[in-house]
Amino acid sequence: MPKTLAAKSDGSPGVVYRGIVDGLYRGRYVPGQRLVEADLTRDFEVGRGSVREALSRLAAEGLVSMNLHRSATIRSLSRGETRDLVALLEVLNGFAARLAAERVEEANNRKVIAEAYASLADPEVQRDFLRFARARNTFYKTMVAMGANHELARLMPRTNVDLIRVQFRSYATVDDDLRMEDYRAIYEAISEGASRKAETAARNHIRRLGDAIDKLPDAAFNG
Amino acid sequence: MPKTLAAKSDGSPGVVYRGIVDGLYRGRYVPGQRLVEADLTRDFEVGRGSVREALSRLAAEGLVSMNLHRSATIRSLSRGETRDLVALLEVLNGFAARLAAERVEEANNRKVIAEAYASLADPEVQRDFLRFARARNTFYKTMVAMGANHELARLMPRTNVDLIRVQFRSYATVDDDLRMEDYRAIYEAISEGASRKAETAARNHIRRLGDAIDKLPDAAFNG
DNA sequence: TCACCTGAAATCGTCCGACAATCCTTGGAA
DNA sequence: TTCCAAGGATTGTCGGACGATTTCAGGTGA
Repeated sequence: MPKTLAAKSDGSPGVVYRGIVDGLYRGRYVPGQRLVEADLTRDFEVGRGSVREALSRLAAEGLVSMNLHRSATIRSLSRGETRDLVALLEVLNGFAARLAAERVEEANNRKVIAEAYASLADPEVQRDFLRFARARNTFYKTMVAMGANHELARLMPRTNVDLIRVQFRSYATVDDDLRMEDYRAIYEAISEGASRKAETAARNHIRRLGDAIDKLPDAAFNG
Repeated sequence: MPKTLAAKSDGSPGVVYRGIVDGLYRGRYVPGQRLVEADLTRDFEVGRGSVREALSRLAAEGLVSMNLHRSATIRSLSRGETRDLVALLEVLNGFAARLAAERVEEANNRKVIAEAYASLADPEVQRDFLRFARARNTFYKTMVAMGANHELARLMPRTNVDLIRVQFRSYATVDDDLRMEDYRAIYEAISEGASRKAETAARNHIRRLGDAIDKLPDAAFNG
């Protein structure tokens, strides 16, 4: 990498990008927090240009909002935005689950999704927020990858799933058992190759999540 | 703006961004073409940083692809990518049409969509590729805006609709009359507030578009 | 002639420093 | 207390610089 050694794979902007997303999950950054370019430059030891690029990438994905001439801030969802997002995710996840089910026979898809589900269902994993978040990400990512729709795969990270997960993490949004039940239904439908069933299972899960979020107090939202 | 006057509204990167998208529609840039940063810096008379930011924004939306240490190029869709994209658009547009129909009674939505459709249906407009493209964009944008789902509105521009429209413009993808028939069906369903009907109409339209594209010769694609 | 190697050109990734534009806070004046 | 102006903080943009990487044209040897 330029400037006498730097990042591992993605370059300096990637370091900042991943650092911020990771910091979000770890609670170092919280919704609403300001992200001053100069501070990030110091913290990550990269040029301001790289910080800037990382921020605009994050802004493109909706994770931070950049207001003209004002610091970027970690975005925090209002009730309405959350509802919108959940409605959209219902459609997209349903689509992804359907595609995955249609292609479960190809390659070693069945095995891969089984593994992803297994780690998600591991009680050991479920006890640790961070590990569980990772496992869930892997599960969804696997599902999308199985569908083999590159445009969907390109678009999915540009939704604000991460924000939902972080913003409401302190609330027990959905009863754990019920949630695992949902995942099981999705997984089994995919594994059976039942595309229609997989789609409804995925949609139901998201809808249930939305219902739970609707019941949260105003304090969980911004505006 | 900094540096003694510059752009109108969005700043220098915005100028480059819009310049390239516009150039795409005008045929100045064609799929596969290389976009050298130094050239753009000269053409648009902005700093390389701004060019860079515009390019990465375009890359995030999938309009250009940035290869490491090689010039960015206008992306051109392969057959598979096009199929993926169409399948995704079918879902998203169906969703958008459904939302729009559900909210046709609010504010002056009915009037707005009627106007957008009127300009789309104007034979005068249909004769000019550029004007028609603009009218169609307005129609879709209006539909999405009516739906009032901000997350969908945020995500839609990040699909590659523009690429499809540009890449296959020289082919009469769908018979004009048939195409207008589709738009009419979508518009009427929305206007009636028939959400289910609007969704299927929109999905059918996109599916028909996909079928037509499937029949195009390999020369229309890349790879 | 052709495969292979080498070196220069082209281009990108990144950093740095600078300065205007704008926002925000603070302190004083009415 | 309310209003306003000065100054600090922060962003938006530019230009220059240099290493890293890819690409391509020649040159060399079989």
